[in-house]
Amino acid sequence: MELSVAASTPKITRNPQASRAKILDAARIEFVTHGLSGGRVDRIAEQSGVNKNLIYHYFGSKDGVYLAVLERIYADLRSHQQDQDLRALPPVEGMKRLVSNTFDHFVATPDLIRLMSIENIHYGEHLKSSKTTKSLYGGLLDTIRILLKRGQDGRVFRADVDPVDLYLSISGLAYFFLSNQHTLSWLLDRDLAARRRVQKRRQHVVEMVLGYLTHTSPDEAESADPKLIKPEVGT
Amino acid sequence: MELSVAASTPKITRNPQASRAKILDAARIEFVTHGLSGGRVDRIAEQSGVNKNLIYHYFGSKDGVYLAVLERIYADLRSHQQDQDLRALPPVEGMKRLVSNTFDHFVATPDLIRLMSIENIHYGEHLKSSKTTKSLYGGLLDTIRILLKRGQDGRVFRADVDPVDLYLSISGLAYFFLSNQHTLSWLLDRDLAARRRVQKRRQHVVEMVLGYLTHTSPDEAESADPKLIKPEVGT
Amino acid sequence: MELSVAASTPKITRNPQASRAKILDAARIEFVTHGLSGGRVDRIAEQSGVNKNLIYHYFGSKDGVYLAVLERIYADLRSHQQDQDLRALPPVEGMKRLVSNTFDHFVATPDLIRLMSIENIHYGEHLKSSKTTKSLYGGLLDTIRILLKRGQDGRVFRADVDPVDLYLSISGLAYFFLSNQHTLSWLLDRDLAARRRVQKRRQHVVEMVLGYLTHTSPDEAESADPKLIKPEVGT
Amino acid sequence: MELSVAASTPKITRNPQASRAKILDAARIEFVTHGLSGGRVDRIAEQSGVNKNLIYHYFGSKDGVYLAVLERIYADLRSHQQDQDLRALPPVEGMKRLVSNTFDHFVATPDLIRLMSIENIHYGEHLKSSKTTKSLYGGLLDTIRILLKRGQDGRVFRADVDPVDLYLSISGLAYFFLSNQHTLSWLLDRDLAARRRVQKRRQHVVEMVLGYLTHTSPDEAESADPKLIKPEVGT
DNA sequence: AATGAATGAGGTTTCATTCAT
DNA sequence: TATGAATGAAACCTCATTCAT
Repeated sequence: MELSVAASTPKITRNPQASRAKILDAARIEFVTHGLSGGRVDRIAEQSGVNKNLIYHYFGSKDGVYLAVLERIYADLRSHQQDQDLRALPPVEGMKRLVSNTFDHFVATPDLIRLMSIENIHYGEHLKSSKTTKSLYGGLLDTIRILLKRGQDGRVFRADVDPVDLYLSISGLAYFFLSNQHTLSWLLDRDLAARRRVQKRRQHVVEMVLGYLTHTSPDEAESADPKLIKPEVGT
Repeated sequence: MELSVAASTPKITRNPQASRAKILDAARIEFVTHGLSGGRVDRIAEQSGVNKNLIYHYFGSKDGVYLAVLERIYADLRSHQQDQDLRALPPVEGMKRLVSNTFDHFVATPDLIRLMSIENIHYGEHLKSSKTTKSLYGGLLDTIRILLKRGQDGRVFRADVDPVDLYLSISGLAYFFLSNQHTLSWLLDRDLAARRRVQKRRQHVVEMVLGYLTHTSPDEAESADPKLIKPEVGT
Repeated sequence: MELSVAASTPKITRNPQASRAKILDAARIEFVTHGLSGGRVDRIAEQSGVNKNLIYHYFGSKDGVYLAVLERIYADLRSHQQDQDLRALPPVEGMKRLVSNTFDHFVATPDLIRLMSIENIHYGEHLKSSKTTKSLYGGLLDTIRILLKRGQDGRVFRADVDPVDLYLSISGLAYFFLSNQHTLSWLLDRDLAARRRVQKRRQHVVEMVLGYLTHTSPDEAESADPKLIKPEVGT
Repeated sequence: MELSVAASTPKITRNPQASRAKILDAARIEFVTHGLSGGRVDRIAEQSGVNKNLIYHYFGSKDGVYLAVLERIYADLRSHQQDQDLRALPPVEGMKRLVSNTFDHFVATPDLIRLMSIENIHYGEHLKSSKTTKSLYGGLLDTIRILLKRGQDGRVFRADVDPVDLYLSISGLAYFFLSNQHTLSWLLDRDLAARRRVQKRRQHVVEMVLGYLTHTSPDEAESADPKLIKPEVGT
């Protein structure tokens, strides 16, 4: 049938762009599901419907495919944090948005969480060889610094905030309960993936970060014992 | 030590306890370094100096060795959290200790962080098959609840704290910067493993958690917009 | 044939049909010689000249290869029994042919005997999982029934013959001295494989089966003691 | 408990005879169930409850245990055939008994059938190395010859009967449907192990053998067509 | 007589990758 | 660009056997 033109090459897509995309989609699922060491080139070929050799043609090696998957998911993350847009917002609002965006993107993209974990299991060595990813993070700390500065100038944020620590906390509060949900759900006897619990946690995280930022820092306060964090409230 | 006379045959131990231990030590290093899928039984045999078959004799399978490693590291974690001892402390002090202990144990035991990540990459399915681990977590939330209650009764802790969320935050704040240090160090251009930074982060985490706990909750405060966490500062 | 120009690389076939066939041929020899448990995939690979992995590629597992071998040898057996063609013959002639064909095929195909034994040592579980073999036996009992009926109608065959028992006897008489020839030759001090003896046995088997069929059954005869089978014929 | 005398050697049988017997019993089950190649020394040790090393102490090797099992089952067979006792019986009665005894012993001892098959799969090479078994078969053919002779002298048995062929037929008719019952039951859609069917087959086998023996041989009869075996008896 | 600990060779199977077209 | 066939190295695991007591 349908062989009028050329019967030579049957059922071939002949669309390099599409083939690449199909490979990447299948590879993402594969690596996300099984990890890097556990991921199988055979399954990627089977699931993507392309010939196994094409994978090598386009990506050179299993690690090559993995890196391509990794680069794409990091690019997606950064594009969703949209931190450039936040710089102009009122500092509290901007910071809230940064926290929520990060949290929401983590929740919406379980693949990202898993790939980040997987990459760190492998000491981040693939990411370090990426030529595209690092630059994506250039502006992030700047955004945080700008928001912090404006909030501190307006006396709504405490003074002694380290932007790196702040970012690690924003991410960590959202990351951990997702990355480790399988062990934690079992050990704590809670379904951490339940929608209601996720919503509650979202609020908790925002409160914690914003609470921290808007809290008088212990150093500023006239606390006798700087190690004892006292409730300054309601005074 | 006890080799004074003749160190003739150093190979065969003929001591099952010692052999098991050597296997477990080597296995821990192997799985921590390479993950579960990437870990090699051959290397465990080689590194532990025992015959490969002995590994199967004692642990049945690669997964069996892995589970044994996992169970031990979780047991160590719980024993270091010593949460039973904390229940009697003044609530702020007890909570501080819980945070520090968790943080310090994470920092001191990089293997734990990695094994937790690895196990979650595998959907926690090995841990779920463990007969010993879950019970270890029995008292943890109770300890948190007890400390919280006493702190709330004494009006030093805010009212609306969910113990699960609190535990997730305590752990997440310490976990993420360690578990993802390889990618983060590179992306943020900071050596997150540097001793000084770790010390700073320790303080940051304690502040954040205690600050949250001792902060007036937005519900209690007469905030007009409960979603907007306002600066109580400067009063 | 097509090697006129250059027989440069004789190793790689790049012909799946041929590779499969080479594997099956080697596997048949291997399993026939060593049994299923004793058969070695390594030897099959070596003898067939293909890469070991190709065996798994085509047949999935050692058991898979074994089943393929088994299915083929059963198909050959049935095709040689040609029982459909026998239905039209005069009943005595047809039955004689069925016996001889079975006997001759057993003698000509020692592999068949051994594989049947091997499969029964394994409780026939592989054959039961075959989707192709059972149907082959559909018509066999019918052929026997048809020949029996016509012989009985023509009063040349006795009346009370069970077709299953008849088939078991036809096969058993030919099977046992072949399947157990090694122990029997030694215990009885006879070379059961000797050509002359096989010819004699062939005649014996035909005589026994046809004698049984053409004999007046004890029930029909007015034997005083039905347990004592006497030649009461000719009355 | 019970340690008054010597607490040194716990739960040891200290009964070589009993240990040997336990090993042999377990080994018989093991080899019968899994074949020789499929049989596992570990399982024999486990099932017999003796230390694995004792097996090697008593029998030297896996093959050694197997041979011991084989020798015993052959000895049992010969003792049940009791052919010495049959020589004095009336020839028809004696022959009938030989057939029935053989059939009944095969039916009652499935292990025997399986071990015979297994040994032949291995070309009977273990049996050939047995120093005890061959002599057991010394008298068997003699018994058959004696009965035959007396039957022929009394004109109740046909003249041209080969004792070896007769024995092969007696055994083969009983052996095949048992040895191959798993494949045959499935292929023929009959439960060959059903009690009723076995009883029917017993009668069939006796009839077939005795019918053959008491039948006028084709050579003796003045049959027009020597190929057509007709009941010309009683003339 | 009997044991528990340990071994080495080899078994089946897997997997990333390359060849030839 | 794309393919089906084929490979070699190494993975996990098994098993008969021996060591030291």
